[in-house]
Amino acid sequence: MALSTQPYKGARDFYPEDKRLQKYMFSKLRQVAERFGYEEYDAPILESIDLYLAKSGSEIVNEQTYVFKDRGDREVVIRPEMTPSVSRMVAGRRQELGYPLRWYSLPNLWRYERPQRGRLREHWQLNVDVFGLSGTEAELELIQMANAIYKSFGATPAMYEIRVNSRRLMDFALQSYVGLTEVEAYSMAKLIDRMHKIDRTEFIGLADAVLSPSEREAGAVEKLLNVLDAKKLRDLPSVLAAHDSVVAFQSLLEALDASQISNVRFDPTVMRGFDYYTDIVFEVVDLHPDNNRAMMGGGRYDGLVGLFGVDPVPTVGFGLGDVTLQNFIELHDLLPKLQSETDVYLATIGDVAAGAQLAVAQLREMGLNVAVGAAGRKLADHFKLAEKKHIHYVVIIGEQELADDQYTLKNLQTTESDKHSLQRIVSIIKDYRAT
RNA sequence: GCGGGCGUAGCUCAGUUGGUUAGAGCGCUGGCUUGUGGAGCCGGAGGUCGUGGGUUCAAGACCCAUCGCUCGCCCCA
Repeated sequence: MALSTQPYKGARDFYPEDKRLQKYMFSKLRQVAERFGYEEYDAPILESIDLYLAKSGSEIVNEQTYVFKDRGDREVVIRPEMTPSVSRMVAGRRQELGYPLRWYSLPNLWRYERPQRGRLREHWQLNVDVFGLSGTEAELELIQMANAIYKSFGATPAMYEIRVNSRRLMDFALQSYVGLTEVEAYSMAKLIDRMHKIDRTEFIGLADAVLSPSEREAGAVEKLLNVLDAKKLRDLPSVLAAHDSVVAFQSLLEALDASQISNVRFDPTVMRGFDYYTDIVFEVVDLHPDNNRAMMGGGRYDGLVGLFGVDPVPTVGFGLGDVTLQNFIELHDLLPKLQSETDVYLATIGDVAAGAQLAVAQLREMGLNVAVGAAGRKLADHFKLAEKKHIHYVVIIGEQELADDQYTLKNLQTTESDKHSLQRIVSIIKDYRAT
């Protein structure tokens, strides 16, 4: 049996054309994050298992993470998310970092589960956090950034929607208004999280099953639906509308509106899976019918840094995965033609290898990326190969060029070719690069 | 972990109620064409039909198992 050429299940090989797309996406993500004043950091891909056990219950560690023992018998996890690592880093220098702290990272993450559309075992994620801001200016900034990211890929507001909710408001709604116990509220939150996947009668049946008989009699289901059907904060029952979380929430929505972000809305069914969120949560949903899903999500988690035994730091963060982003870009036809990193493909004619060396070296010294074609090929073959590699220009060097010190530059797209000095060639190509 | 769908050339796929030596398009490659390609024409390479077993005179096709891919469920980072 021959060795398999397939990559490990749920992981991807990045052939140059794939890597080019990834580099394109990552450079946009970095560009936007840095435009908002965020600094890039990184952390190891391996972490001690304790980091995850402390945070969010053991289920995630046991079932959906890569866990193994190292040679020193330590239990090690391949990071399934970045939030615990960045919280650890911030806690480690709690005193000396200047707040607000604006950090981003592009970690690769692993989860052990069956791959499916939009969810692989290895993926990359833009992870953005702002530490040290307790007001909603933090949420505002991150939602603005998320919006700027999709815009930077050429998306229009009709292609996606930003949905915002408050965990704190929902906890109050479920416990004080609907009348659930804390345990019931937890189950109900999980149920609400998958509400859009099931139909309404099924949801009502499942919701009903969470309730005790007395709660049922007290009309808990109707109250629940009153909350979940609200399209605006002011649609909420008046007891809830008066809750103190609503004031800040309302001002956040108004600020977003003032930022000309039109496709944002309050959605009481947005819960997010993680337990560590403490107030505002948000996600960006792809509105394309073939990919109707959350593409990124985040929210406020004020309690995590404090788990490391230092004073807590209020934090808002989000994660944006590369797989769903790529689906989004492709599905909405936002993918640009990506050129090679190589500026020039060099074609030699005749036995000029020795003489061409100097010219190539000069082109490189002047800043061009030059790939040298194999000697002895026909020009036509050089052209085809360069085009296949998405290289825009071919420089031809033969006896004539060397004699005149004027070199033929061919633009593969326009098919034009002319003779120029090396300096001129460099400036033409640099102009092209800049476009 | 659970369920559905699909595995035939590098890719996309065809292959009749089971019947001789398994096909097409694209791609790759050689030539027409040794200083300007993309078209056209003529050639060529490339397949243990995912793997193993079974039924049959005969299996790419039918049955079982297994592996892989994929879509969904669970879970959601």
